[in-house]
Amino acid sequence: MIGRARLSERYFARHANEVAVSLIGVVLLVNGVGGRIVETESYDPEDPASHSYLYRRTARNAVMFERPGLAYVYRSYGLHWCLNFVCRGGSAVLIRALEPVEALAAMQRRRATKDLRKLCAGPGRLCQALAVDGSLNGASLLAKPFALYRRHGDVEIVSGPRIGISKAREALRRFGEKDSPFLSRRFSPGAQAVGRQPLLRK
DNA sequence: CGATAGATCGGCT
DNA sequence: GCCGATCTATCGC
Repeated sequence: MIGRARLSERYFARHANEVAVSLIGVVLLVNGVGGRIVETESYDPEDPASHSYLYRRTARNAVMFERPGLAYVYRSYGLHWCLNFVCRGGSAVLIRALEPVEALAAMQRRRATKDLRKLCAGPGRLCQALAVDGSLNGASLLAKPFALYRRHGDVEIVSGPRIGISKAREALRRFGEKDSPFLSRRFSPGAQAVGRQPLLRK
């Protein structure tokens, strides 16, 4: 089925910008259900769009300041759940879309659609498909019910502005697999190839 | 304490 | 394109 090499604790002990890029192509499973990560976004304490902006701690974001390798799950717009991977120094990666790979039937049932393109295309949708909710907030990504497998093979990665935010719109901190049909939204035709420019744009 | 905005989504116009 | 669902944090009175 899938490449067997698991991610290590050290993997997450880097800044979210770096982790967000390297996660593209990684397989994420929750209780054996999931697929390849094709879209991510990065956030950190110096970023006005981040829940951890200025290191301000609340009941909701406390997990962001605990340690790398934890799941930060929060409720969005009162209805949907969003899954983040906590990285170094209060930074985190929002998991925005998966290419469905494992246990398709379970995801189709939970999402009430058979359309593979709509199963995990968006942070709220993928949480519904993988049954991620607030009970997993603070859980380790290196233990059950999570499983993360390194990517195998090449992936062409592009970057662009993040989706659905009003602050720091110009930062190119959304990353994805170029032309994947499983993205929450396509990248613009001229999207910047990752690796040809500095990642950090404040 | 009330109002409002927000890392969203699905249904409708 | 707009709207409503309705949780969390913040800001204003």
